[in-house]
Amino acid sequence: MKEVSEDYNFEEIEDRWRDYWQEEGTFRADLDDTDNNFYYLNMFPYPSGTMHVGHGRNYIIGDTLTRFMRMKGLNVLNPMGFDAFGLPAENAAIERGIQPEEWTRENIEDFKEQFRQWGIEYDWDKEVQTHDPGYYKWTQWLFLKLFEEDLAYRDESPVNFCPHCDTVLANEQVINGRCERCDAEVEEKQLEQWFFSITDYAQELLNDLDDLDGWPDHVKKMQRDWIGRSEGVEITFDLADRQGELDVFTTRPDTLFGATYMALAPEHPIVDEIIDDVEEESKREKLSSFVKETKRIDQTRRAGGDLEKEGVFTGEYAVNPATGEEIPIWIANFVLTEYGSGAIMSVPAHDQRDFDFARKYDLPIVEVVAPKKNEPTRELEEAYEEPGYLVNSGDFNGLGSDTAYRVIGEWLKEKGEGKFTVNFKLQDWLISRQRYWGAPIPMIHCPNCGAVPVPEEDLPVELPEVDFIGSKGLSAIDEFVETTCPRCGEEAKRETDTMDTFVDSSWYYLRYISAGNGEKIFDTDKVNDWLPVDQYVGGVEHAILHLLYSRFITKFLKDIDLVGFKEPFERLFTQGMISHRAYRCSDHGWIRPQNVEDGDKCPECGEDLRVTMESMSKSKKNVVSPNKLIDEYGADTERIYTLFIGPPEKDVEWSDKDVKGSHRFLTRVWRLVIQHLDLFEEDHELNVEELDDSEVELWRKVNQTVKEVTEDLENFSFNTAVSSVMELTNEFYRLISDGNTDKGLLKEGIKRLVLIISPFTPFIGEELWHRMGNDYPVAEEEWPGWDEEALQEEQTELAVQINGKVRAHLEVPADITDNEEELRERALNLDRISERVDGKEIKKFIVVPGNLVNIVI
RNA sequence: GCCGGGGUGGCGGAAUUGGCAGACGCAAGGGACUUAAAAUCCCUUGGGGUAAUGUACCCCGUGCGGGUUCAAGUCCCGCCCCCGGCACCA
Repeated sequence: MKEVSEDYNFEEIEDRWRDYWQEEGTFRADLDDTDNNFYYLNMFPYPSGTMHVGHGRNYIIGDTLTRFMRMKGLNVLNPMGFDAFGLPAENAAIERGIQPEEWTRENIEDFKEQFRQWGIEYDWDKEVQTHDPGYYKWTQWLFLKLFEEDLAYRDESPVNFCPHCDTVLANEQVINGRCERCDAEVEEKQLEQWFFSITDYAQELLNDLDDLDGWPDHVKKMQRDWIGRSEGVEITFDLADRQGELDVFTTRPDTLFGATYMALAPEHPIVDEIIDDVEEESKREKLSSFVKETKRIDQTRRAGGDLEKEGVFTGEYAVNPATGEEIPIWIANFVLTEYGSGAIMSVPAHDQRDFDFARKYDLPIVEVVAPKKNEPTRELEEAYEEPGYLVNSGDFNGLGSDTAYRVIGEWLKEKGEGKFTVNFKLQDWLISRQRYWGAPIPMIHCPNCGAVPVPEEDLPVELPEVDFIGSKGLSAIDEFVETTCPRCGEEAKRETDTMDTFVDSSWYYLRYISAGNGEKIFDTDKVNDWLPVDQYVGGVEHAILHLLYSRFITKFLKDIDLVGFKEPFERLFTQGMISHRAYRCSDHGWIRPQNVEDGDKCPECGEDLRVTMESMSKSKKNVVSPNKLIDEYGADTERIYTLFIGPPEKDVEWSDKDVKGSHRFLTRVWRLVIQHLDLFEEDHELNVEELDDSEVELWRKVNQTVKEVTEDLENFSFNTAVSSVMELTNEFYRLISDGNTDKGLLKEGIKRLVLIISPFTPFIGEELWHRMGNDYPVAEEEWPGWDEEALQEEQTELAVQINGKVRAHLEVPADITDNEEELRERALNLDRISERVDGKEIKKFIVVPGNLVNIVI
């Protein structure tokens, strides 16, 4: 052992290797080599501001795993890019009078530098940036393909409009119904906007979830709920006093005889007609003001919380097709326009909402489903929503509600007044944004030809450079708007909406395979070689939209034969967020944790602070900066602490104190290896036969640790993997303190320790690996295996229980741990056991091999 | 309200398929080294008790109350609390 010990100078070490891997090309994937290929993908970031340690989790996980997989011999593709379009860039540009492109470029540089600091290595040859014209050209091309297949269409839809700023607002710019910037009340405006028909794929998107075995159940569940399929019957109600009819969707056709009124959403098309026909002015006034008021509230309902059910009677009646009775038509604030037909039949006896409404406005409640056969309830105190038996339903009385569902459905179908149908909660995807910083929708509006697609050869429709970014997006830029129709050559106007950034990110994983290709969106053969993505990792906040849109686009591409698979992501892992202590003073707002003295008092006023765990964010002033941490402890410490902090799928709390422990551990590893470097200058063979007991023990621990770390990495159990390596390190120290340890064992053991720690802490791994005399990257070394034989123990300690309680321990040779007779004799021979058994009858003797025996008396 | 996930020492968290609860780390206390501090190393640390100054033993203990089992943090039934998603979807 060398007596001289060199300190763990992480700063110098990390600097030495920062560029090494890129220069060596260690993490570049050869796309033509399809043997053993593995596509690992982290969700790409939106490059805004600076990253904090919470952001690091996703990338540290990815870097650790891909370094491990590479050592396991896989040909790993691990690319990175930037989801670079979006509102924050535009806001920053407006504030500072610069181009969004400039702000974005700077942020991307910062992000890349941060990755470098962390030691996170990507194959930058395959980088994509969604705001690059070479990328959004193909986003636009994708739009044209969808348009060709009738999956992109234009329709009217409401937007948030601020009359003061004269501009359209995104949902997140509306705070409590007011404009985020000027505080003016936001209005609803109807605008022609573009949609993708994702609902055409609703059933497929739902069905194929069943095959995604590598996805977490809760994500699949969230997607199922979001798609929200429900089966039912569409029933036609004739209007009593005017032409026309009303269609409603119901999942309970069995309750049709109990439909005592109808309710319309304020947006239902017939509502305006009815109001126009009302002769009495005060009545007309009352109706239209209710409609107007409700529409306004609807927009801000989220903020307002629960809404009291309200409605007005229109004066019109419809005919219940089952009973022939005329039932009143109401307009009600709880009927949704976007679901079903925007009109419902109300069955107050069997739907709590309808019941509440009927009580409030004194509408009739007729029970048609009773819990027991032929036994109507005396008086309903609340809606009975369970199945039961029909009453008050003419010929159908006595049927069970499930049977009645079918029978009444068929009956309506024969009469031509209904049909079985399926409804989805999922809505078509509104992709129009009235913004500058996004991919322009490649359409031209011609007075003669209507909406005409931009010819493919004219793509990309580039964003015009402008000196000042107006708040109205592209529509204010005349040079952009004015064009000619590609079909008839007449003067025409360009579409000025840009695409939702979810469109950009719905296909980027395909583009990595053909980044920079100017001829094609991607090379289909290569994409089919590498995709579906083998492992996708990202935040659970994208569990619904991003993943659903990506699945939709993949299915579309499959249908037009551009890809050969119908799901983009084979396996998915969603990591939890990192939260941190946040302090809040009732007078002075959020306080930086660094400024809080002991006792949790406000540094300004001395009042008690409220302490909570919050996800890291600038506004809460609780972010932990990676750079400060790297200065103080090094990137390896941050990496291993991030992995050690807790199970990666769960939210965890960052603790500055605990970071020290991880750093202490790395120092111990450093010292252990440095002190034994001379072993690597000499020949030492490991000869297991020559080891003494405690050395055999250590050799077993080495093998056990390699096994555990390997298995833990395969299962995303980074926290337990790190603790195994810590245990092994402790074990080394324990043994060498006794001195004179077998040199072959130490050399081999330390080598394996360095290898298995290198994916977690690549800098220290690389440094030690080179100091051990190697001149190629540690990532190119093979991941060590383990020797099953070395794992076997000769002696095992068993617990001896009496009636389930541990009363003694027994040391036995490993080969008799399933020999009941032998174990019984030895166990009963123990003083502590024989005292207790003491002649009592042994009712049972249970052996759990290698673990314990249980004597039941 | 509905649907997920969770509740384990002072703290973060371990615990194959039901098989010795508390691995690993932090914090705390004690000791060694040092002129001193830092760093490092060693020991103790779920609660309570009996016995003791030596290594022992007993009882209780994984949110609460029941149950199944030789054996329950793990399975079943009924509650309570926390976190996340959806939120009038007819």
